[in-house]
Amino acid sequence: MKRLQVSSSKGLNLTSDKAKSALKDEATKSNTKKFSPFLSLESSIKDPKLQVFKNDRFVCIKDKYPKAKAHYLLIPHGDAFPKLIRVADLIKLNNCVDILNELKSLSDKIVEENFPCDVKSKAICGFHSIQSMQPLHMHIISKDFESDCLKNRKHWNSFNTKYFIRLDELIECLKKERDYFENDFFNLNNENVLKSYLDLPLKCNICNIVQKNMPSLKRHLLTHK
DNA sequence: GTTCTAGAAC
DNA sequence: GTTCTAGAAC
Repeated sequence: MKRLQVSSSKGLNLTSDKAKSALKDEATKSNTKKFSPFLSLESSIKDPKLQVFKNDRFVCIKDKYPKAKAHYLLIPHGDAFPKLIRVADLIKLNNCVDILNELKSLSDKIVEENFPCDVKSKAICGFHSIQSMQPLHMHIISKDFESDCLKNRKHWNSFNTKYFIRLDELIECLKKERDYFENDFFNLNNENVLKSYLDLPLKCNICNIVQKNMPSLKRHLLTHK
């Protein structure tokens, strides 16, 4: 047995770069298993300075790095839900449309009670199609995108391309599609497509004119005030 | 998710 | 020389 193992590892050493890269891939996989690729929102959720609403099913917090004048996160929370990380986790639940409708009515309340008057009518709600942080959270953000925390192309495109899955569109889609994953309307199963949205040109969300870089986009946005 | 910074772009 | 981006580290 021992001799067999020795000879097999010797075999690997002698083989091509392919084998080495396969080994490397295995190492990467096991690291991914050990360390969650998602950062945690838990400390923000518990932070009383950030929390604006809580009941037994949902919690709402101010985004720690707001990308607009108003920016909140609404999070399914508590024993009523299994562990939700990705949008796909939510879609797989039998009662997902009910949950999304709950998010919708709660978000109206959050906007009414927390958004400054000048942006109350300019709220958009939705999910990033690839999460960086867990648990699953829905963004409630004002369309002005006037914020020092909005710094780069990925920030902008994560809210202003198909990378951002609008709550209303998701609800409509799920009502129509008997099995969402047959058609995968939002490309949730195609990470490469989703990531490519983040590199798109910087198109103004009001007039669609493309700006060459972030500083010029930010200056341009102010002209729509 | 953010911060930092090398080097590309201007 | 300055501005801006993008990738590594966290």
